[in-house]
Amino acid sequence: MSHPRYHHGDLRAAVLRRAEEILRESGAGSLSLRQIARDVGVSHGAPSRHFRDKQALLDALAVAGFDRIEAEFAAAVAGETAFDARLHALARVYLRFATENPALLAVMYGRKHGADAEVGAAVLRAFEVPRTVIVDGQERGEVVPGDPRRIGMAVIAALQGLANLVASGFAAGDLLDETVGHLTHGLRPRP
Amino acid sequence: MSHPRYHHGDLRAAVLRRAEEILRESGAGSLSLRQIARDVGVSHGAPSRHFRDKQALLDALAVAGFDRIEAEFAAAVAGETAFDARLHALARVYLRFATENPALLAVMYGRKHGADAEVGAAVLRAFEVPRTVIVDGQERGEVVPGDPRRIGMAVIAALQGLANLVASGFAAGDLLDETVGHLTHGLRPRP
DNA sequence: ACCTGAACACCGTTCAAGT
DNA sequence: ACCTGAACACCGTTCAAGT
Repeated sequence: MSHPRYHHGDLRAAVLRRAEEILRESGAGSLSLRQIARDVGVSHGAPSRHFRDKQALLDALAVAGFDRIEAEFAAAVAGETAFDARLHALARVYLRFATENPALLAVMYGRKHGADAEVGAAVLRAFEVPRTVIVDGQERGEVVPGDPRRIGMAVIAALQGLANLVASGFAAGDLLDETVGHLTHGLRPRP
Repeated sequence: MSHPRYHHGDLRAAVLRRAEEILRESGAGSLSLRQIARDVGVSHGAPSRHFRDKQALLDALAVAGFDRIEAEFAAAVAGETAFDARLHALARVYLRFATENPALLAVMYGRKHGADAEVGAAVLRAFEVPRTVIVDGQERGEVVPGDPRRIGMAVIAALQGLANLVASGFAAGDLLDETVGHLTHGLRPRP
């Protein structure tokens, strides 16, 4: 709790860092601008120089979250070439992120798309990775034909839903393989 | 805004009703016990007789939400017999609910499972419908074999994810058919 | 440019007191 | 049993004033 002063210009970064900590440790309900200011050793009005209001802070947290997912997606995909392996890698990354940052995930999806341009752009960057995985898979003949962006949305939806259920505790993480399997092979029996 | 008095025992129901309205019209950020009390024409301390604290109100809203989903699930399934038709019906119902009540959905999945026994029970009741749909589908040879509860979770995950993306505006509702199709037939090309 | 500190209008929660 | 109203410790936001 012994924080140094922040009179040297990195208050914005310090606020974001502390906000993420609070989100991870205590949830969105405990996120207060005044508490963050206190923790960071600054007056309660100071953060408003860097974040117009609380929503602007939440938006910045969402952007950081999507950017982190994009980076982890990219790293996970780089290690594999086969579509199935890549899909599994994406799923693992997303599920881990959701499990470790359930409150941040809620912040990321809690805002209506288009409300903030920076968030929208970060979402598109993150979703671009699954899209290219689909495209590559189609070129290898391992994925059905169709608009890769739309197929990518179906993939994201399945991952997002699984992550949500696991983060809420309604499902266990060991459902990952099964869900990915059902998505890859379908629910209908092969003739 | 001219509300009658609520000295006759239905304050609990009146608070719940008004809370759902606010959730639908203004989102979770505008949900305040004091505002509800004002709208309902009662002193700000009165709701605490029926809801220990704000979380208890959110839990009650979640229970009501899951119960409504269960009823709509049951009605949707009753009209169809083939697995594909039933799956589509479930998806339509869930997506409509999510689109019309995005803030309520966030409340319903915002709480850790097991934190409130009544919410947990309501979740199980709602998820029971997809489970029986899977069981029936397996008996008809229209669904791959496997633990119906686990397959049901994969289905719920896909619906939940799609609903989430649509509610946030990241995807459009016309992805429904495609997502259900990918789940039914799989992403891998049929040989 | 960046931060402080007072001010304002809100919260949730508690609790004695009323009916 | 059910509700009122004051009290307390918090919020987010704004804004003159300081450095």
